[in-house]
Amino acid sequence: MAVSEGLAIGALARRTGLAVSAIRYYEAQGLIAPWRNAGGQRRYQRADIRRLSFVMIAQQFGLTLPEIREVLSGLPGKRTPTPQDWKAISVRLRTHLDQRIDTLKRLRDNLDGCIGCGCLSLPKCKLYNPDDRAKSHGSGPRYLMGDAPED
Amino acid sequence: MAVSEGLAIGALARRTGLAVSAIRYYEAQGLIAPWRNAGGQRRYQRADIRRLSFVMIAQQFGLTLPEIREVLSGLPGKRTPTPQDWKAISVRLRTHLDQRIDTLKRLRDNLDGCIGCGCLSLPKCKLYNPDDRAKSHGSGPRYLMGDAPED
DNA sequence: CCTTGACCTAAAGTTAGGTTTAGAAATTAC
DNA sequence: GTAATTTCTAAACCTAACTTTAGGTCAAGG
Repeated sequence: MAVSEGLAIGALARRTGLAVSAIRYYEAQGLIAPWRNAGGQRRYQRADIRRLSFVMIAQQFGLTLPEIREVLSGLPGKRTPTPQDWKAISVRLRTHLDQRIDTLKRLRDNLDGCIGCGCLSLPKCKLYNPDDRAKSHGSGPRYLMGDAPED
Repeated sequence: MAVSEGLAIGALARRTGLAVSAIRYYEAQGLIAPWRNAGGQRRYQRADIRRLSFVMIAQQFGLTLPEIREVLSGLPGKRTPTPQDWKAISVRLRTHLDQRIDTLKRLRDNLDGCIGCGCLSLPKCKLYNPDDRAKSHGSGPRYLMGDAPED
């Protein structure tokens, strides 16, 4: 097997620790774009190991796959990404992470404020601030606190 | 309508901002336990407004429903929870939150270390530490980094 | 009394992020 | 040259956290 033929999906899976099915799924989500060999099988560049590694790291940071795709769009399309390229998107990732940490800290501060006041069900409690409501995990609409009457 | 008859599910929904279907779902998950009136309809205590509010707040903090049920088990079963009771479980919630913040901070530090070194795909990179891999959102096994060869 | 709105249950649908399965074709190993 | 691996596609299945739907019952107002 010649060096320049690229990696088969199984090899990429072994190199990244991902399941083969996950790699195919990521392709369907637009996170990675292999080419096909004569027999129709997927072939990957060595740089794709790094790419998928980045995906895994970004997931730990809580980014969704669409968000990761967005961040990855900062990479050069044609040429193999350089360390500089990776550094640039790592910085973008750090921005996401910083925001997440700030949000959680703000929630913590609000909680601290509420521990003493026992206002848990009052609309005025900062914990009900819709801005803080993470459109977190799970689907479907999450209803926000309406204008509840007294109590 | 007499004061002591309790709240109907629609009233509770309006007071909390939750959907009626969500409240029923929480009951199925053991997060709240209404009684039934003569006609078989659910009736809630006023303290349940606070209880559901707590559920919503805990969700913002990233707790799963089973985790929230666990935290809520710290509340007295029979008597109406006092501000002290709420304070106690708020402290438990804060512990969860602190852990999450610490984990994210640790990830951020690792990222900072990696931005410079460009090691993104190296097994030695701290970002691959399995301990840091949040068993995050989404189901099914997440394969961890195996012992990948060089590169 | 009767209509309208709120409520009931059970089951199916939804989204994210994948995995599993089934049957067929390509590769690799011997 | 054949057997054993891999890979292929498409579709179904999985979990969490809900919503929607369907068909029927309860409660409140006039």
